Amino acid sequence: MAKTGRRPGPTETRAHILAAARAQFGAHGYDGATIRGIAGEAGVNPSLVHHFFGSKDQVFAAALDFPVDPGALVATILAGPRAQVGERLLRMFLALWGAPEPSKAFLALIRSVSTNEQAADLLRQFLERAVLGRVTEALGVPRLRATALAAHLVGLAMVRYVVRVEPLASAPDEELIAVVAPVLQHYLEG
Amino acid sequence: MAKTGRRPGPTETRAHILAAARAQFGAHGYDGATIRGIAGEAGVNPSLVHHFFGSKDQVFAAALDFPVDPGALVATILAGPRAQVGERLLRMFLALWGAPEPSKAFLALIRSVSTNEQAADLLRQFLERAVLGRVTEALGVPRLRATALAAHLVGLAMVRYVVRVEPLASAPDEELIAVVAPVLQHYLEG
DNA sequence: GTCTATAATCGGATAGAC
DNA sequence: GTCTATCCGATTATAGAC
Repeated sequence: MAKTGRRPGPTETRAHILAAARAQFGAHGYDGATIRGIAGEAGVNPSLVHHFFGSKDQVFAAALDFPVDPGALVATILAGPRAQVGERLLRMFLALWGAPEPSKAFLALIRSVSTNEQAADLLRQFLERAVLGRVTEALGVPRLRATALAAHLVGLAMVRYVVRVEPLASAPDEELIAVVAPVLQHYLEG
Repeated sequence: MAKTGRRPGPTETRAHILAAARAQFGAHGYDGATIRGIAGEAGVNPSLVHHFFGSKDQVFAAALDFPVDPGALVATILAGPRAQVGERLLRMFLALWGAPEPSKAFLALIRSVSTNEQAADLLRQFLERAVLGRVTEALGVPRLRATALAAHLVGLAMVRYVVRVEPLASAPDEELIAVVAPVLQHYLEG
């Protein structure tokens, strides 16, 4: 029984590169990460990265195309008593940052936002459309309050996951929820 | 009347370079800013930057040694009715970001935090000692709540001054205070 | 004190053999 | 599909003339 036809193919390699890219962009940001570094972590030749994605920009875009459906998230957040929307929103946020794949993409995004215009646009759009637009529309929250709420979440990400300031960095989810959820709820009740 | 002796000297040049450094680090972050760019903006030769400061790291450190006395800030925040500490804290924050020199230093810091360990340490220390330490000590606020409050301020800086998401980016100070100050106050009242 | 010139690296991207 | 070799631009940093 001889094997014929094409062998397993490159599908695997591409995925390796993508995973390595997420890790590198997450660790060093857009500017800090290098094609060589990504290739090194993936165990392949730097040229292959170009071969599969074309340019550094495109690798970045592919790495950020996170495995998350904003629509589903919002649906989950909105499903349930209105008095606990803040808590569900925060739980969702913490769950995303706790999951391996999305957290790497988010980390890459937030690490790159400061110096990369492309990343800043992405975050702006993500906040505007995926989160603020829908939630404010559904709940009738004034735009400014919603943006302030988003700012708090961004700050939480920065302090807890990027700069890692204690005790916020190692606080258990539940403790954090007890402290922060009421504040988010307050913003939603304008 | 012939001019004799040494001319005005380098004092001025050094200050020019420092101002240019603050602007460049603020605009592009640590990694994005270049010695050449700083020298260009200051109207001097790149070598001079090395001459005065030694290395890029040291220029960065000098640029971040902001013209602000944390002790005085805290004193101002604590002076007055306890029920308005949140508001005074926020006013101070907005005033600092509104002033030209400190705002450039802060921008440089926050733009560099994501990718530069030195900057991350600096922010951590600044939050810990200059702000959290003193305020929590003086008011008896639990550490976790204080850190959450700091996170909110960091997020505000990111969204309002770095990524510039509307309507938060262009909202007048007073509107912002009306929305956000009560939240800060809530954190302070455990 | 200020400049020119240049050394030493490093990173992204491409060409082309296998 | 995967590799080697290489080009090209940009950057930090230094040596040394004036």
